Order: sequence, then C-alpha cells, then structure tokens
Amino acid sequence: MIRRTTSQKKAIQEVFQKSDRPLGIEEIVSAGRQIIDSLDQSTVYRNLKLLVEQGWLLKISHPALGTMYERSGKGHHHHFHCRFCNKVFELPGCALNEEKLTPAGFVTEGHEVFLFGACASCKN
Amino acid sequence: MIRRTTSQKKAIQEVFQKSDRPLGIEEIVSAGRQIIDSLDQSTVYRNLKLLVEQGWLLKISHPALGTMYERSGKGHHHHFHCRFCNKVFELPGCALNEEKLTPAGFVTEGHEVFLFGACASCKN
DNA sequence: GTCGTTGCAAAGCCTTTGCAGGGAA
DNA sequence: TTCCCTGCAAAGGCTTTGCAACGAC
Repeated sequence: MIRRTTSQKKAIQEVFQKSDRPLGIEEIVSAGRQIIDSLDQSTVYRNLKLLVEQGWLLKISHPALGTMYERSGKGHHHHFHCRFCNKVFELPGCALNEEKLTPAGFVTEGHEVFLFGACASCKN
Repeated sequence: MIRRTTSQKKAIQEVFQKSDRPLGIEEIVSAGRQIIDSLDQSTVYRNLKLLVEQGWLLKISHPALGTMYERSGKGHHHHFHCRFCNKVFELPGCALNEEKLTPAGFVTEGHEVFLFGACASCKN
C-alpha cells in the first residue's frame, strides 16, 4: 500500500529522533503537539502502528508502564525502569544465560529483561 | 479491615491450588464457575486484589498476555510463555547477571525475565 | 442485626474504528 | 482529481465502581 508523507507523521518521527529512550503514548502525543498542536491521539495511534509495521519503530510492553515505543535498529538490548522519574532507559548488552534457564524439552526463541530501580539522577 | 470467608473467595483460592502455573482472569473466572456457577467477574477482580494485598497471590504483568496471577511464596523465579498453547510456565532459578547490566550510577532493585518459545508439548 | 461481600449494571481507562472533510501527489 | 490521512466522535476490550440484596459471624 502506498503511504503519504504527512506533517503529522513527520512530527511523530521527529519526536523519536530527539529521544534516546522509549516513549509512552502520553509523551508522544504531548511532544508531537508542540510541533503540530492539532495532533490527535488517534492519528498518533495510527502512525505508531504504521511505523511499527514498516520496521521504523519497535513496540515494547512494559510490565509496569504499559505500551511504549522506541526506534528500531539498536540491536538486542534491555530496559531499565526508574521508579522515581518513571523513565525507561536502554541497557546495552545482554547478561542472560538463556540456555541455563530453559527447561528440558522446551525451545526458547527469545527473551525480554526488565530491570527496575533508581536512575543516576534519582538515586538520592 | 476484617475479612469474611466466602464461598467465592474459597473457590478462587481452590483454582490456584490446583494450578502450578500463572493464570489469567479468563481462566480464573471459568475455572471458578465450575465450582460456583454464579461467580461474577467483578467478584473475581475484587478477590484477586484482596489476595494480592494479603500476600497470598502475586500479580504478574506479562508483556504478551497481560495481567496474570500466581501463588506467592515460590521464591525468585521467571516465566516462559509458550506461543503455541499460550500458557505461562514457571522457571526455577535465575540466570541473570544484574550487576553486569546495570549502568554506572544506577541502582538496581530488581528485575523480571520473560522467555518465550515452545513448551515441551508444543514443540512439534 | 451488622456490615463486609456479591451480582448486576454502569462507568472508566486505553485503544481502535467509522466517517466526512482535508491534503499529498 | 484521486484517495490516503486526519480529526472528531463513537465504539470496543479490560478493569473498577455504585448500589441494593445477601450472607458470614
């Protein structure tokens, strides 16, 4: 299907390009409205869905914070949730022994890891 | 606050005692209705909340399957989601190097790990 | 008899969908 | 001009809440 370039979609992409961490819908909508103030939530939802389908974004289901989105192409990594500022940070690398955890007879295809605690700015 | 022992609450607890894996609301309601057929969803939600507050249950937010509940007191463990039968199994032990993953300046308080793939019964 | 609990229905969130008008190509 | 996309409103899931009747103690 042919896609058109709209100012709304560009605004949403711009929001992600300015961010180095996963964003929730609330954050995306409010940051997007600073670029296009008429931006509607349903437009954001529709574009997020398209951008995920096109591989430009990844959807994350965070256990505590719900659905979030981040730019794709960052390789395998995990997430840290600061309980104080409620931001999610990306953790480079992976420290999980998948094989050790997999029960006999099971086949593991992938995994997700979420850490939580206090980020550097909030640990005081 | 004083709590009363009702047949509905006992039925819900019975459902968990018969299960060795986390259950979703749908499963809890339908299994509970086999014991008390008038059991209402809102009653289940209310009792699950109470049982979590009382420490009898743990609430899990699974990235793919949403909210699930499991009996508490099983120690630190993680979960395996079979993409075929959609059941969640408990994985004894932990194979995560939390320290290695934590960025400098951050304080990690805990973590969650979710594996996914095929269980022994579904791997064919 | 009290007052916590239940079932039912209604209301709240978050997300998706229908529709007519608007804008990209 | 075409027809995809947007904004608005309505509708869907899941979960919570209000309320009168019920039932544990």
